Amino acid sequence: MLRMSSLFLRTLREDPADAEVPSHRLLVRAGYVRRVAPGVFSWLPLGYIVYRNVERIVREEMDAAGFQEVHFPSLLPREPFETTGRWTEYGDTLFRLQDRKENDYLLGPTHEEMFTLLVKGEYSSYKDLPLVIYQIQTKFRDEARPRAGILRGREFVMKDSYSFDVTDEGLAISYGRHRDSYIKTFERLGLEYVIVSAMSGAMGGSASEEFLAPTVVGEDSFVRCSGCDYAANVEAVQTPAPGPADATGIPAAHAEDTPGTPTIDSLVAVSNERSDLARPDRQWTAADTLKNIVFTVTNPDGTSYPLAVGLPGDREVDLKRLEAVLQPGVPGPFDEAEFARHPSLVKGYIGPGSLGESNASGIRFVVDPRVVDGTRWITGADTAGKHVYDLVAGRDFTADGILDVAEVREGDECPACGAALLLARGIEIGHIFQLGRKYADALGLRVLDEHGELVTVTMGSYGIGVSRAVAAIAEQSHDDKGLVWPREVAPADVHLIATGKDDAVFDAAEAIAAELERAGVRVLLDDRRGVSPGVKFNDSELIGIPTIMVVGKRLADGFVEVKDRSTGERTDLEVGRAAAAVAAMCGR
RNA sequence: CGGGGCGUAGCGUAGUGGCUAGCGCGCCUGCUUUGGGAGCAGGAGAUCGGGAGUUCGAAUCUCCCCGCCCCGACCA
Repeated sequence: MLRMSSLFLRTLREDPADAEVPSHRLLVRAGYVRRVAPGVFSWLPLGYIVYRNVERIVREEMDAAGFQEVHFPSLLPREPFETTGRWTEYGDTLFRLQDRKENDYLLGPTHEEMFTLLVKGEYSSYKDLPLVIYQIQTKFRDEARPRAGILRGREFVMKDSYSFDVTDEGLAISYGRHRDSYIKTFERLGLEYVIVSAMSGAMGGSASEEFLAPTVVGEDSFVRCSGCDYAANVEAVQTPAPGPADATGIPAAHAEDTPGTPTIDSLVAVSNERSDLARPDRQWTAADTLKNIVFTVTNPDGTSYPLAVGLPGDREVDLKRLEAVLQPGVPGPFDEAEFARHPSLVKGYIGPGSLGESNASGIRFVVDPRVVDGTRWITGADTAGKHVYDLVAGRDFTADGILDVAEVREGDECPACGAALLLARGIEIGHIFQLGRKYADALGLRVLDEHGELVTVTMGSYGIGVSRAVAAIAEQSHDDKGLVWPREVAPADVHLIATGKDDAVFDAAEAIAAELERAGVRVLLDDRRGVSPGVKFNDSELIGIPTIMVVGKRLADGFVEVKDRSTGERTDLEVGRAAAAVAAMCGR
């Protein structure tokens, strides 16, 4: 039994100044966590109980699926990460350190290498597979900008599991088992979630889905189809390419003087104002222009290369989408020095005439999927103050490839059914993906198959953010008074308050608490003497235990009150029957 | 990485060159109070984020660093 009189807890009457998002604000105010460094938090007793409940549920569901728990160190040697290239690829995000002999170590950001090597050391036959092992472990990532309390920390706890199979079919089965297990886990955690298609990012590999908890403070944007069950992270949305357009009758491309039109808006305005440029049938729009943006992509090893992206002028490049496809390269601006190095590029008037591996600049030129053969564009003429009209894709220029990195908008076409897409934000609480053979190849994880041939094992990698899930639940489950925990993760089932100054209420509360405990109900008893009722009521609402009982004023009439934290519904129960009734309410 | 804002006791804050750094919450002692963050009285608690400088004098001005929050990252 937890007692408020001795619990290591201090609730705050006011919001901490540095906390913006509700989960951060409330977890600090209610005394669940305290910050110790940027993106690094301590768990206080109530918070640690919630954290362990979440961890327990995750573990129980893993075990129920037949997966086996192992435990790796956080302190890892450099070598395996060197072998897979991630010592470099991870860049500044990796926490690096040296021992007294100046050997390089790192604090594990994730453990693919370690799992792969462990299995390699033990197993060498197809008969040993399939295998799924997992751990619940503290991870370290030196994020550029930790934010939102424990939602994005630099030290956090993750459940990561890995499957090992001989065949692609086996991998698909292991993947499916994880998917099912995750669904059960998140249901038990009381989290609302959406499963979306995702990019595999820095991990490499193919099929990948994310479990996102929808909330406005989420860092991931995703789309959901209004017509079918398609859902995808915006990074993974595939823009449907229209069929080839008929370019018959479009006049030959012609360059026009368009002084003072360095922006799309000014170009469209001038094109519509001037009779020699105007379209007879309708006004020009930004979507008729082909905007060409040049980036400098920097590799982890410090080398860099230019990349030009052409897309309809009414769209922006979504930097996150671009980053996702260029990984591990990082796109940055094409600065003045770069322009100086490529004299064929005229700032503000860059066009397909200079872009492309076979043209003057030699810069790789990729276009949006909407730029299909036969489409007609206004675009830069590679001369200051000039644009080209009636430039037809496929007829007048050919790009080096397709790159789907334009911003995704609400209302865009669903790639699965064509209906309008809805845009929302969410917190990534789980990620499952079919890694394939990248790590097994790099680290030489091979087994003998039934024909005695050495084959490379195929892997899956699956993660749940355990500490993040605590914040995600808080984010989804609170009101203006405080937290509202789902019962299974709550620090207790019942918050039992004794109010008044008579010994009678405290004695009665003690008796009820004892009876509840005997029935297996977890109790937080507010047995503080001399603390006014308002303080106790407010604390109980802030702390967010699902059932609140009050032994006070009405005890004289033989009643205690029960309040449901989430609905606010109150009922009076006879003292003698209260404990049994509440135990039933708590499912005991 | 860039821009802006901010950093004063455990928490929230006032204090724009002047003498003992103020207030509220919280904490301690005493008395009163007990159904929605009680009252009175007394008290403890701050190297004013850190460092360097300007000045007779710095929380206050300057520079550097650290940290926090927000916005942005290319518009061709």
